Parts: sequence; C-alpha cells; structure tokens
Amino acid sequence: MYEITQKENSVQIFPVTDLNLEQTLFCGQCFRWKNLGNNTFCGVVKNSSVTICLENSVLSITPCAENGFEQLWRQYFDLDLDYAKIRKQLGDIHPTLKKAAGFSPGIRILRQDPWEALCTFIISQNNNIPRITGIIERLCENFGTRIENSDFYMFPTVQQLAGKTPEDLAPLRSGFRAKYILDAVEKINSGKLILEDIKNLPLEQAKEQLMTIKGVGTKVADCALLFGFHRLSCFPMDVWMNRAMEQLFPGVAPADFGEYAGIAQQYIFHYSRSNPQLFS
DNA sequence: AACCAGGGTGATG
DNA sequence: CATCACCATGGT
Repeated sequence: MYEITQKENSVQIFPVTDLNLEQTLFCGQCFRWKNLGNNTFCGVVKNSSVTICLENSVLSITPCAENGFEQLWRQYFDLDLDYAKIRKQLGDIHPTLKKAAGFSPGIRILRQDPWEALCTFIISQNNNIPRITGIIERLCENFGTRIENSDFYMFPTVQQLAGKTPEDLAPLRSGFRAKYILDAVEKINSGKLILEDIKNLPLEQAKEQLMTIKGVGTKVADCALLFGFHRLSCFPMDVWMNRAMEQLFPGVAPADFGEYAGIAQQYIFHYSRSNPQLFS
C-alpha cells in the first residue's frame, strides 16, 4: 500500500495522506518535536533522533532505513489506520464535529511509548505547553541516554529514574509533579504496575490501574491511555473540552462519538483552542 | 463537599 | 507591572 524508497541515509514513503505534521506534532499529544521551518521537523522517538518532512504526500525520514521505517515509524505515525474513513464516520455523527474534523484533518494519534506518554501527562497537569516542553527537555538531558552522534537524549527509562528523590529531580523545575513522577517510577519499577499488562486490560481496569499512581486522575489516565496505549475511545476532559462539550455539543456525551472518540477529542480540542471566539 | 496549595511561565490588560 | 490561566490532583 505504501511505496517505500531509500536515498542515501533517508527513506521516503508515498502516499502519506491525512497527516499534517504541524497539526499532529503540536496539538499537545507529544512534546519532543521542534519545527525547523520549511515544513521540516526534528525530534526523538525511542532511540532515534530524526528530521522529517512531508511534502506532496511524500514523507521523508532522515536518517532512516527501510527496516527502521517498518519497525518504528510506520506504527508511530499510525500509517495503517484509515483516518479519512474515520473522519467521515465521525462527521456523520454531528455537524459540529464534521466542522472540527475539517478544520484540522491532518491530526493523527501517534503511537507513543507507554511510559513516555504516562510520564509526559503527569507533567502536563495544571501546566502550559511551553513549560511542559521545558521540563521534559530537562528530564531527558538529566536522566536519559545521549543518542550517538547527536545532541539529543532519549526519554529516560523507568530504571534510569529508579531510586531518585524529589531533590534529584529539582533541576527539572517540575514543582509538585516531581513526587508524582517518582511514584509512577516506584510502582512500575517494583512491579506493582506492569505497563505491558495494562495494554491488554479492559479499558476501565486499565484506567483504574493507572489511577493508583499518585497524581494520575481521570484526565491524566485518559491521556496516557489514548496517547501511550492507543486506546482510541478515550476522551480526555479538561477545561477546554468541558467548555467545548457544553457549548458546542449540548446533550452529547463522549460515548456518543463511539470507538474513535479520542480522535474526535483531538479534532474538537484543536478546533476550540484555535477558535477561542467560539466561547466569548 | 467545597476549597486550596503547589511552582513556574506565558498571555493578557 | 499585576494578574490570570494553565490539557488536575490530592489533601484538608
């Protein structure tokens, strides 16, 4: 279905549709990409730091080989899911959702690492995007492994954070969230919580498990499940989403959006944030 | 069951 | 320059 070619140290994939890198990388689901301009972005995923570019439905990834694409990037960008079909399906549910989906049709839900997503959204609570990005950057620089021949660092593993104290995390300037990060580390490192198992649990049980971590409530659990476990029916509710649901979707419940409610959430979230006049 | 702290920063006026 | 809000949660 995709035509994959390799040129020197980069790989090209065609045709990549329903993906807008700006919309997808900066809609608040991930915090480790930088916009280099000219439709080019660089970021770190797992142990790879790459530069990517999407033009005329050609996605190019550098440095990357074909097997690297198959092992990592194909899943990461969720390229085997038909977003056009899902958008159509969602649009038929509600006219405002159709409008929201049409506003940013290039958003995809990335398949991020479960630990990274969980940790990221613990940090995100009661916080703004520039600061979240800074805290995560310092977290990676202080505790992650440096990627060979690059200035980038991998996201620290649970093991790398095991046994740390809030004072050890002081350089992150994450405030009261430090103890929450460390509680998650302790629960996972001690085996009280097994992320691999959470993958296979029914949604409600998975959520319940995650919420045993201090600092993980409904919202953070939903974000972790949606962005780290690809549970597409999760519908994280924050201040914006509450307002959006009240005013734009009176009488509608998240469950009414069905199995792809999480994708609907991203369309609505981005639409609402980009059009604050809707709520004046 | 309402409130409020915790840390810091960007946005707003 | 002050104030507010912030992809929340836990504790009182």
